[in-house]
Amino acid sequence: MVKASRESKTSAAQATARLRQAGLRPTRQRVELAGLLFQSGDRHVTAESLHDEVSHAGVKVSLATVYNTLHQFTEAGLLRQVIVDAARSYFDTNTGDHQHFFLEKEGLLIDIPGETIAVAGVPTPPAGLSVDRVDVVVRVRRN
Amino acid sequence: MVKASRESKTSAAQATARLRQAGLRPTRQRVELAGLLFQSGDRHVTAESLHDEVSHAGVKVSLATVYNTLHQFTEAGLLRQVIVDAARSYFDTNTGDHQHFFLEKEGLLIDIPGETIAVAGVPTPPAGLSVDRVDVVVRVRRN
DNA sequence: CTCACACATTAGAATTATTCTAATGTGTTG
DNA sequence: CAACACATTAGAATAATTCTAATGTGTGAG
Ligand SMILES: [Mn+2]
Ligand SMILES: [Mn+2]
Ligand SMILES: [Zn+2]
Ligand SMILES: [Zn+2]
Repeated sequence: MVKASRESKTSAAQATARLRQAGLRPTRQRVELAGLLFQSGDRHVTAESLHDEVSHAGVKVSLATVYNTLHQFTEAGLLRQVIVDAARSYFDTNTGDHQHFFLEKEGLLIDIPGETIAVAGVPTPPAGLSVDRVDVVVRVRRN
Repeated sequence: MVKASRESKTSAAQATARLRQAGLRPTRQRVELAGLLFQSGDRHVTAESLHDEVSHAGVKVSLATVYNTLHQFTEAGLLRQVIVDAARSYFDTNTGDHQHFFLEKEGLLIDIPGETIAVAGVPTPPAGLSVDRVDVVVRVRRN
């Protein structure tokens, strides 16, 4: 009891601190979403999956707010957007340098740690352009 | 005159041959679209850009047919879909192994030949999965 | 060469993810 | 405890894409 309550206080407190550091007001909705996103390890969510999750947890947050929040968190550097599917946008709690396996059929993203894959030979971009990032997506399928 | 007419005959004939080989009926619309797509070198198009192009060339093809055709060509292995933008699907006439620069702001894709970039250290996928392809996108921006 | 018919095209409606609008609510600061 | 800037929300709007169901056409059999 003591431990559980200390843990959930810590989670909300951590979320609140993280939001303040990012210059975002710790509203009920943002604290709830940040709690779900950053409590456990690295996660990959879509707006809908996160909305379902927060709803099933009994918390009332509109889908518009989930979209707003995901984009605000992304701008604040707390999340990163991953583009692997033409139909859905994924958001990743792991903002560090890393790559992904993507299982298209099931919409599943799996992290590949940043040091694992080496990309050599990236050419100098055409004049006037500079490299922003290099994304590697390993598309996989069930055997 | 002779040369021009021979060239355009050749282009239509080539398109027709290519379509037959792929098991697709060479309809007026498919021949026109194949002509635009495969006549010149490697190209990256969206459904809308191709529809605009074919329309401005004075040919009447519906947007639905452009979508149908792009997907049929892709299934037939004449095109390959490139996923780099959450908002639009790109189709690539270069179906060989190669990678891309992507200029998000302008929706511009630039080929990087297949031998240029080396990706090392791709881990074995989780059990039950096998690698379908490895995509590298070099996201660039204007200086 | 013609006809039948499987296949293709099309307009417009439908779908789906996402964004916008504009009204209402709330965290923060003094 | 205001005041107000910022946030949330329902529902409408948007935009890419797909679907529907009616019409057109390429082609192989005869
Ligand atoms: Mn998005
Ligand atoms: Mn869409
Ligand atoms: Zn990740
Ligand atoms: Zn290409």
